[in-house]
Amino acid sequence: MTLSSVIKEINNLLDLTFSELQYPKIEYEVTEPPLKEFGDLTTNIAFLLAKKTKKKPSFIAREIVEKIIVPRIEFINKNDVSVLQLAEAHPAGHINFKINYHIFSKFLVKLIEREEFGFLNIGKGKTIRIEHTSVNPNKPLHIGHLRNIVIGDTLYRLFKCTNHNVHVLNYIDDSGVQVADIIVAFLFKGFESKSINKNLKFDEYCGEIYSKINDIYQVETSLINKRNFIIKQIEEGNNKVSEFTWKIVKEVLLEQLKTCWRIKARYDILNIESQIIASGLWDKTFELLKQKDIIKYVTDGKNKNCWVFKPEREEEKVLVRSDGTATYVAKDIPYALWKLSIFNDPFRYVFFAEQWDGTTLLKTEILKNGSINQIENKDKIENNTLEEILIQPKKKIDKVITIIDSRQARLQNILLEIIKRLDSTKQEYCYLNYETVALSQQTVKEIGLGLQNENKRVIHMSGRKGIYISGDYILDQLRKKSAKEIKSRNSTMTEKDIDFIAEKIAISALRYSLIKRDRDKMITFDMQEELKLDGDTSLYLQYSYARAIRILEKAEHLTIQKPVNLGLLNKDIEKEIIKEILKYDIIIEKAIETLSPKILARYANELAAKFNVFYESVQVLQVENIDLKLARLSLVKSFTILFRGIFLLLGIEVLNKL
RNA sequence: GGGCUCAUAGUUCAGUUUGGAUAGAAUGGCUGCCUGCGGAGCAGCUGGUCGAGGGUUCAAAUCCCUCUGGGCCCA
Repeated sequence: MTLSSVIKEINNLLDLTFSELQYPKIEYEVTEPPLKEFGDLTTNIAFLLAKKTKKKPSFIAREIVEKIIVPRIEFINKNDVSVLQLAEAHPAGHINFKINYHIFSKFLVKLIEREEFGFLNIGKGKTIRIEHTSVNPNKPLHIGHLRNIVIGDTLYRLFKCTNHNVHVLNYIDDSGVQVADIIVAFLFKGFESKSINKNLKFDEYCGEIYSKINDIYQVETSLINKRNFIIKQIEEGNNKVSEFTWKIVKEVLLEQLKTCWRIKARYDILNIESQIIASGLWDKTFELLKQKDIIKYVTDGKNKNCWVFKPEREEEKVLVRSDGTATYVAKDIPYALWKLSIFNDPFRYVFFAEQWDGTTLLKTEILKNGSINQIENKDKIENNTLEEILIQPKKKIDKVITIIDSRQARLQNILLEIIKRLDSTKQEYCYLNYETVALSQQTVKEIGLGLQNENKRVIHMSGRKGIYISGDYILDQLRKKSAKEIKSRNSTMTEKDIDFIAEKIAISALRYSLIKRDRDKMITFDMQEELKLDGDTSLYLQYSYARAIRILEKAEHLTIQKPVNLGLLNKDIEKEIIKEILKYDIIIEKAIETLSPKILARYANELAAKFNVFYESVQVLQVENIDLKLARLSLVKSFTILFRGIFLLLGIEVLNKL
């Protein structure tokens, strides 16, 4: 029982309006009013009916309150007690409700008894595939990549906790231009294929080479031919170049994954591009596209001898060039169809790495003739959530979400059109765009990324030009800053403890800062701003939590048992917290429905702010009345229980002390 | 030239999907509050013609149109 059940109760009452007062049936809302003076909940039903019937909203509101709601509440109160205490028609036309907190607060008891916040069965076991990260394995992850990861991983967590079966995918483009670039550098320009500087991670080292080789291309244009040769070798496979490339890719990938794991992201499957190419999925896809008449062969004009697709609102797009090679857009189609599980699965899944949470990361490998789809090295694989899907290759996938930055929105829409025409089932395939992360002029100067155009306020990152700020660098800076602060506050804490806590603060701060913003808005990353750990940050949440935990610790001798009289919590701020806590299911539902994890971050901040008001203005441990003390302790406890759940969803680390 | 997207307080942003009551935070500036449950906090003041103009509506930051200015994609 939560706030949503109260809303349902109001809905039941209001629905009587249509039958008893002869109004047309409409969709209305029951929400929280903008100001607390207006009560706990409000509805817009009178406005909407006014529009239909040309009566005044105030008249309808009064009518509904007097004829429908008040008699019912009074009736219920005669026999039992209603969770609704009062309904009022505001002259403007709003109908406002007041909750009976004596009843409502009892809902908290369940939260406390369970010791964890409720498992919401929104997904009902539906299977969802989320692809995120998908960074070219030739450079370190920068802050823009981390935005992608944090959005994807938080969504994963949201789906996971609401009874969805989730597969997290990471697409590894091991046969594209970017990887080929560094292979050219190793094979033809004499760069060492390992980092000489021990402090330089291999992905960072490759990032430097990637930028250098791109400078070399400018003066040595013949190198482009060598790159094309490399790409061809990788696509063909089973040769020295492809073997060498995989060795490099694997090493870079493992370093990149260390950064992902550092911020507590996890994956289920690595989808390797060269294997998708070799799997023959493209040929099948090509046939299907021809068969369903989705693509057309052009016999004259500028696209002569090409296979093209005509999007609804755009010029036709080449999918297969006149030389028979597939374009970038075309290459993505077989992968999309694999995600939807349209074809028989051509892969088996082999162990790639063990992850921080004890789960196994698998990678695709092509099935050899006659072998069946299976997981290799099963004994190594613990906690595997994928087994079921892998031995049932045609299992239905209900939803596929790809997290991708908005520069690719155009291509995505073309792909989406193609997929919609290919797949007639009701599966959902969607792209989730987010705006890029750019660097502030100030930060570019500080990091010493070279002289930039002074007129530009923001500078876009570019791996090719060597202009980026790595995720690890930011985390390290955050950790240093936090460690310093902790030290100044705790003279007795050991270096080891300080470092442990500082790392957790750093991870949480970065995740929160990336997730709380709207996906549609570009982030101008500024290092100095990022290092500020006051105000609307994860630390504020962690700090509030630590305060609550301290209270509970000091009251440990008092076990919260038996019937606690939560009705004693009658201060305004106490009621507000109860309502805020019991709203959590509405928030999670909305976050999932709109694929907006930021809603959760905003909620957490709101709740923490309320707790801090409570903390400053209401005594808990000093209270003489034992019943009141227990009631308040219960409130504090339910706050901590809910917050642990929210922390888990947001990937914020739980710290009892900081 | 075509398309997508953003514009709200000095600054960074919520609120726009689904129109509703006095447009909210944070930060900055100014001012209070620690022998009390952790001051990385709390309270107060300051600060906004919601980019501009028009339209729809009883009601527009929110919906529609035009324009301006940033960012991106394509040509």
